[in-house]
Amino acid sequence: MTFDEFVGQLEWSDSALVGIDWQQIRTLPLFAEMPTLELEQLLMSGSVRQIYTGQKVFRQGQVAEEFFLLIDGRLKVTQTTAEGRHILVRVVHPGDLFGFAPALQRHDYPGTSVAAAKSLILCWPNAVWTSMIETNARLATNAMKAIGQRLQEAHARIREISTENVERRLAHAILRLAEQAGQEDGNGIRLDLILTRLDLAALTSTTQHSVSRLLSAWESQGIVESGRQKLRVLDKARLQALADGQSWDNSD
Amino acid sequence: MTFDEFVGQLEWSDSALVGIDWQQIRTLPLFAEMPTLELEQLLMSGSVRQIYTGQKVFRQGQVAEEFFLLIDGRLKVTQTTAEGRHILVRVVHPGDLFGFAPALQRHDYPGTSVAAAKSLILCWPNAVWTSMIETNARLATNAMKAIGQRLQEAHARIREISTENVERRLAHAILRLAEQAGQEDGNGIRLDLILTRLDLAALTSTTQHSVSRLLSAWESQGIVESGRQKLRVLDKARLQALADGQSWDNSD
DNA sequence: CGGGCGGTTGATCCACGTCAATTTAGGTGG
DNA sequence: CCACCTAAATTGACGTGGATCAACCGCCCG
Repeated sequence: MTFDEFVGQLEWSDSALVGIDWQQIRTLPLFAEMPTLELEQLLMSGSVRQIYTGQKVFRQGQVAEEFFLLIDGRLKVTQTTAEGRHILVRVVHPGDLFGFAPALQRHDYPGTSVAAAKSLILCWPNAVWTSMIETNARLATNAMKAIGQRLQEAHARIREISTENVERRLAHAILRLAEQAGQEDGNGIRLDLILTRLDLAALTSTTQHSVSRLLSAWESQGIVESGRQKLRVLDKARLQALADGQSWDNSD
Repeated sequence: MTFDEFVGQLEWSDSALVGIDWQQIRTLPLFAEMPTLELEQLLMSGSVRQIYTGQKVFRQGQVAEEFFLLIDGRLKVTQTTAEGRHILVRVVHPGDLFGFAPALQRHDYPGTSVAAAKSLILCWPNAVWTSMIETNARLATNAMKAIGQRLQEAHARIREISTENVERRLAHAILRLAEQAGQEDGNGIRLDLILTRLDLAALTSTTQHSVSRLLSAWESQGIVESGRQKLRVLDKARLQALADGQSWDNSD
């Protein structure tokens, strides 16, 4: 069976797969410069799964038997400490690998992943990781770049938590989300994922209360528009100024 | 020229190289399961450099033309923010790769690396990275594991900064250093590297003042012994208890 | 022996976390 | 379609951990 036959077959055999843009997947940075044949075999060897908002893909501590690629939608990866405090490790965007414990030499998942929007994922058994890395140098370097990218993001976050106050951190976090998961629609940028105040707090190392207070203040200044589990950036420039540390007064 | 001839030659041509345990380098996790011939070629293609305490290997922002392997000694990697605040990104231990900007798709070094002990490093031009990764699958996976390891450490740090108070964080940091760079010598564990209060502060996201106060308090309780740029753990169990959050009173 | 960096220690202050009470928005089932 | 229920969000009052400011000490090195 060729890849195209495979795709053709999928489309009528499983409604969840209708609308998957396989061409776009093939152009992901992760798969850059990978021989078409190998890539198609790889994609065919994975299975597609649909995840509804709020549904979990894997849980913290669970034995890791698969790794994943987010095709469409949005996921949150969270961790809970022994004392019961939460942190939001990262937001997963389309095209991102996630839950790749084997690369980290772990046998369990270090966090829990929950869909923050209706999502479509591709899953492979762990064994595929090893073989695919070893048989395909391109993919190995691409995967390494992806992890390297995340390492840099983690360092950036450490830098922010260590040196910036809550307002700046929150502004930074929201700007980043707007960049990565924002949908421009005439009236500002809508964040295309479900995020509670608690999530934002867990992302910026603060409390839901501080987040709430700041968002309220910003809303009254017309910088953002925030409702229950939703958020819209109205004045990106002002937000950027806050992120840069210019906590100006409202006399323009 | 064979590897052994190469090593033999080095030993009389450069006094800095005397005493390098090449056998030990060959058994590094990074080089695990790598064909001997390729590994020897790789080692031969790098150059050895000796770094004195306080000396810098590279500076933040400098164009990255080489990547490095720490053979012996200890390095600190620091970052300075635009506002002039410092963070200590990590401590480099023997066997660690560092300054590998190419893997992160950067053309400059994101931080500055300074020797915190007399150190010996191996350097390669960046081009070697690409070729060595692509021709040697083993090395690629090993390197990825190493980076994955660091990603997990970064996440652990984020978790600590976000959820633990200064005392616990500092206890954790010192315990980790004792584990990685500690030298047991009859009377506690001596940390084999130069670390100022400011360094410890930059490592735990606090101020030199808080670090100083805590160390003073701990010293009076016989948990540590701290002097100018040096540190010794006397009571690891107590320190561990502090790290675990048991802030007991001194009635034993 | 003097200058400077690293360290200590006290006094003060405030950004934020904590605690507590209330409101609001969805979702759900009758 | 409304009434109810629960989770999310808001808002105020309060307390405090730890940052900041300031003064001083003392070990090293030149």
